Amino acid sequence: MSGNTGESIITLSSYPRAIAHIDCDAFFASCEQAQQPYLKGRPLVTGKERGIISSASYEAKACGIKRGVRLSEARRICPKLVVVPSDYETYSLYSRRMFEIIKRFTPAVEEFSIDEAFCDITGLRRIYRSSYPAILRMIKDAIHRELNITVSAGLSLTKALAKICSKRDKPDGFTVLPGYLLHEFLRSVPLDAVCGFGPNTVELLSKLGLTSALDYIRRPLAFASRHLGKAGAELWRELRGESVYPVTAGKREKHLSISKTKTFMPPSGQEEIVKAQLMKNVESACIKLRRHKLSAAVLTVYLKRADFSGSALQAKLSRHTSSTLDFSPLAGRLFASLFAEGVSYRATGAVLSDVLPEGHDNRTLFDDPVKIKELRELSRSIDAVNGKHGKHTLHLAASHHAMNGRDHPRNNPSRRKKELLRGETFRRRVNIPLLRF
DNA sequence: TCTGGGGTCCTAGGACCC
DNA sequence: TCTGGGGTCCTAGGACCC
Repeated sequence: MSGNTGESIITLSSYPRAIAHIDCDAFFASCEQAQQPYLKGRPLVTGKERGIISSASYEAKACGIKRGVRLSEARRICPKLVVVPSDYETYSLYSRRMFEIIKRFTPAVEEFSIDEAFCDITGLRRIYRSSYPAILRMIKDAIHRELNITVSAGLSLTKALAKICSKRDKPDGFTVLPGYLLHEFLRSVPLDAVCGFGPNTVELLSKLGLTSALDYIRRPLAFASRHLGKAGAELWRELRGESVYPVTAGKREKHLSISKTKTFMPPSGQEEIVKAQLMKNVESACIKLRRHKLSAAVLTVYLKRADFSGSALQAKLSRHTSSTLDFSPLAGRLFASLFAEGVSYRATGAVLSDVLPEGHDNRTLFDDPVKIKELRELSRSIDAVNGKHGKHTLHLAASHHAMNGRDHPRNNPSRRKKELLRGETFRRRVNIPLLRF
């Protein structure tokens, strides 16, 4: 830890550290199998609602099914596949319980993602009268015993090394890398097994003649910084056993941005269709914002062309808000500048950033507080109706074409005209029964 | 890798200011 | 209207992660 007052000569990080990485095996699928034991041992995937696999059990992986694969494709490969919809509430519950178990052993637990944790167990040997590997083994066993899911654990001097270790042997793995074996170990670690080296970096390093993580740390630090910048230099030190990434206790709950993206098939060059897709994403992002009790001031919209290239535009509101009606006119203007005639698009996206907790909306003198309040209440009512009758029951007229193909404006010119006249307002899509008391 | 969706962080370049 | 150098802020885009 840096940030000392300058009086201490030795900083904490100059001691060798014992850092563990705990990574759940096929997390979503494992939660399902833990809850319904008859599913154990069977090929199972989650993601039924999207049609794309978000997690595959090891039995499914054995058939060659991976995350991101289309469901139809997976069913073809493995006819006996069990397909379930994602149940994020259950997964979050398992996640929280796993972090609680780890925290019983040490408070220094970083909730890195829903199914991964780093923990710093330096200095705990005396308390547990055990070696570091033995302590980590206790944690791993406790998770298995109490949650009935397996994790893969890695233990080494730094986060980067611990992560390589946990990935090394999956599922149910347990890999310890002490400092004196560092060089021997890294010789067998290919570049793409290093977290932080993606496809582009691996390609670059390969061209420079490197093949293993050992090759990388054998080059001078200047080599790392020159080719890979700050991140490359930090990773270089981490891989040599010098801890530069601290384990920061706590959650990563804080949102910096909220986004919604959707690819549509077939790609389209029709302005109103693409715009409707975008507006739906804007609406969904605002709904998500309100669900997390947040507000935002910056909107970025982007369009992805059929050739996978993309372009984006960003704009800032004068105050923070979570109301769809504040963002939609802005989105419309950004879209108008971004959209090009004669170009075919395959996806749109909306990103809300500069995020603050709701209520921190710093309104300006020019905004009418009454109107702001009304807009907020309108959003709340709309969310309530949608919560009761289904998502997007009430939606922007501008996103209407994205909702349902059957009443496409092409098929109904008079409606189209009416909608255009009506502009960006909320309208009914289905008849909503009268609310009863 | 024939490319789905939700995120974070870093960097290069331009605008603008002394 | 060629001019130094430096700081800061913003933006667009790239790269990577799960």
